[in-house]
Amino acid sequence: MTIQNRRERERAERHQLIIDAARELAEEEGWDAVTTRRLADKVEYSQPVLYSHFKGKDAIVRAVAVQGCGELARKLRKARATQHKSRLRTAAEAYLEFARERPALYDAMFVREVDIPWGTGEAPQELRDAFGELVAAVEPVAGERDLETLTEVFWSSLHGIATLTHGKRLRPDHHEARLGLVLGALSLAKQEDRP
Amino acid sequence: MTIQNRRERERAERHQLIIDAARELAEEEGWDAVTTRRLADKVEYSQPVLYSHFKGKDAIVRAVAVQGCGELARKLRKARATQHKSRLRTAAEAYLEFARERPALYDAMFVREVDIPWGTGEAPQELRDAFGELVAAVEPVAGERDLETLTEVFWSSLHGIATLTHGKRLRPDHHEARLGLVLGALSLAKQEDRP
DNA sequence: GTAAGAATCTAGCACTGCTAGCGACAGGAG
DNA sequence: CTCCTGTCGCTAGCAGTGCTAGATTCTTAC
Repeated sequence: MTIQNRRERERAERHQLIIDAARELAEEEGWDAVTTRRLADKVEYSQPVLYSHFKGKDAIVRAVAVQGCGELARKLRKARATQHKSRLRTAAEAYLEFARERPALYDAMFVREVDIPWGTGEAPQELRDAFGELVAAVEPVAGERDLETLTEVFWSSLHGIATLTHGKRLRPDHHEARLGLVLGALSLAKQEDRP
Repeated sequence: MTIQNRRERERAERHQLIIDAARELAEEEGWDAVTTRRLADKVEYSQPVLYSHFKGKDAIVRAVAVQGCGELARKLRKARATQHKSRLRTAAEAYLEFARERPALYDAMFVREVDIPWGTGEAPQELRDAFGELVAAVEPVAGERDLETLTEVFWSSLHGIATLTHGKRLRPDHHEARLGLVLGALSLAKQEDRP
């Protein structure tokens, strides 16, 4: 009983160890550097051990992505708690900061093909939490527009800015100007009308 | 002289043949299926021939991406010529249709890391053309907002919608509703105020 | 016809994700 | 304490990747 418990606990710890190692490696050198061999090296086990925890490399990336969603949700919640500006701006800045500071994590979550059941399905709780935070940010400006749809639009705009910026496809300055235009447009021109 | 010309012409044809083959392979089976061996097979040459035309696989993808930009620019220009609705909506629908119908091409252009000098530098003409078409679409609704920055915001929104939709991260229906919200928001609420 | 040169291919390297099958070790039974 | 048994992790290997050195074939010019 106890001995069985200890084993399961150790297994769970190693499971998390693998996820953390994959994430660190990705953040330090990009996902291309995350090979099963290097990952096995980092956790000081042989490659087959990885496959006793995850079905394949994709599953490891998926686990990293899900945990990343949880982290994003926490960051957005914290930002909302200590907000100074409008809810919408607070969330937008926190979201974009997350994407800028953790590009590899963001990549796994929202760019790479990681067949997580997002829309229906159901999506993992971490993702629902993150989306819920965005909904809360959009709610004050929604007016009579559909809240969930407007949140998807808000999210899409942020995602577009985040990925195009990261790919160096937008002018590096003008970041603040773009953000201002997005917020102004989505706010029904009620706020941010003039600088 | 003539014989030299013939050789150069044949070389150029083969150059284009490789690009077309890569693009076809990608559109049929995704970029993962585009390996140097399969590509060489498809053009009926051996792998080293590829490397006599391109520095590496990345350069081939880059070439496909640049030509894709030209195609997008043409599609947007044609849409503008035969427009029925507002310029903004016309361009948005054409852009999103392009992304939906040619996902692999879109991927190479705007998602994959393909160090093309986008912002400064200068970017290839095809890309400038495409961006120019977006500018033309945004111009009627810009008002006193900075045209280029607003176009970047417009592009980001479309790009966000395109990629999140393709990754199945948005609700499959509601597409039209999202588009309406984006256009309404960017149009300063002058148009599309009410359905 | 033959030599010079360019164009192309064969074969191989170091790497990838993944797995079959062996060996060592731990736990329980006598 | 010894032996058996089953789990666990490892070594070694497969088929595939991008890329390239060197041999080979083919074309051209004399």
